Amino acid sequence: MREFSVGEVAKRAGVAVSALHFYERKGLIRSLRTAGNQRRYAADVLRRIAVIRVAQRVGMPLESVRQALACLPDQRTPSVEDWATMSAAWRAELEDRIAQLTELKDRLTGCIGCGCLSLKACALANPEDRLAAEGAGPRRLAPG
Amino acid sequence: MREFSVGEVAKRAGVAVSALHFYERKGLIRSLRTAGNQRRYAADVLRRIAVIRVAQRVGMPLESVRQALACLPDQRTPSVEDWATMSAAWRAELEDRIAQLTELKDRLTGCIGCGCLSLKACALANPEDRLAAEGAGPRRLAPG
DNA sequence: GCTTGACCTCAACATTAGTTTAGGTCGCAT
DNA sequence: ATGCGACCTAAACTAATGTTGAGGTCAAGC
Repeated sequence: MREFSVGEVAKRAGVAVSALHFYERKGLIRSLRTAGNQRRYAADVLRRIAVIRVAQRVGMPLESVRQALACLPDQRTPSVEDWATMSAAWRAELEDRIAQLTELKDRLTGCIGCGCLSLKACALANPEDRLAAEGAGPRRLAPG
Repeated sequence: MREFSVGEVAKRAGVAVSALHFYERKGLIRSLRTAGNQRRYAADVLRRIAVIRVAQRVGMPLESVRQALACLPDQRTPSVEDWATMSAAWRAELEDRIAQLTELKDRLTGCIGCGCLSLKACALANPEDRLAAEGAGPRRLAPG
């Protein structure tokens, strides 16, 4: 089974070399080193990066991805079942996110009808749901 | 019609005073000043903030929100129709975003079936859609 | 065996979305 | 009129997600 250099992985996965370095620093991917200290990746790194990219599109923070990927076997190359398990979890996450957005849309549609967006009456502005108590720091699309 | 102080607005809208200062610096909201240089807000600021909060939940960057809000009348308090127009635009944005996520989920579900996530075959890893060419910088849930 | 492109590390910078802190002012109630 | 909480500005800090640059090494082709 071949090993890939950073450049090859970057090209195949469509990410910058600097991003690969970054992911490695953050513990999302691993590499072996040649005698000359250059990175060599096993083939499974491509799948890991695919997962990372999907997660990004869904708005998940890298730390969550790291934790998810940490569940995959570290020594042996992950099997089809390993990936399927992870994928199922992602699908659940996606469905949850879609449900949230849909609810939001429905509320907004209702608001158009009533012409509100008033803080007192409008459910949109006062969502009693899980998002009410977000932590400090930059608020991005909430992780779960 | 009453005017509100920062503290009042912060409390009613559920955001920090520092966030109001920040939004003002970024041109998302405006304020008048008292003789003693303290901020006073018209009632419509609450709606503007509601819009901002909705946008955040949808993962839109503040700059987009600023542009959207810039379309609202600056002098007169926005009418019901003004808000309705904006709301309709947001709903479209939401629907678009939901469609993207749904497509993603469907692809992922397909991937579970085939056990792939392979870079060559899997549509998930090689989305030929608009998201392919994202700019540099931190990649969050893409703004449209 | 030398040159050139790919690679290495470490540090600094960029961007978004704010919060925190420092040092000072306003205004309301007593 | 004084004291305390709410307010002001400006600048620095945080956090996530990388990119860019400097200064130096590796390896492969000519």
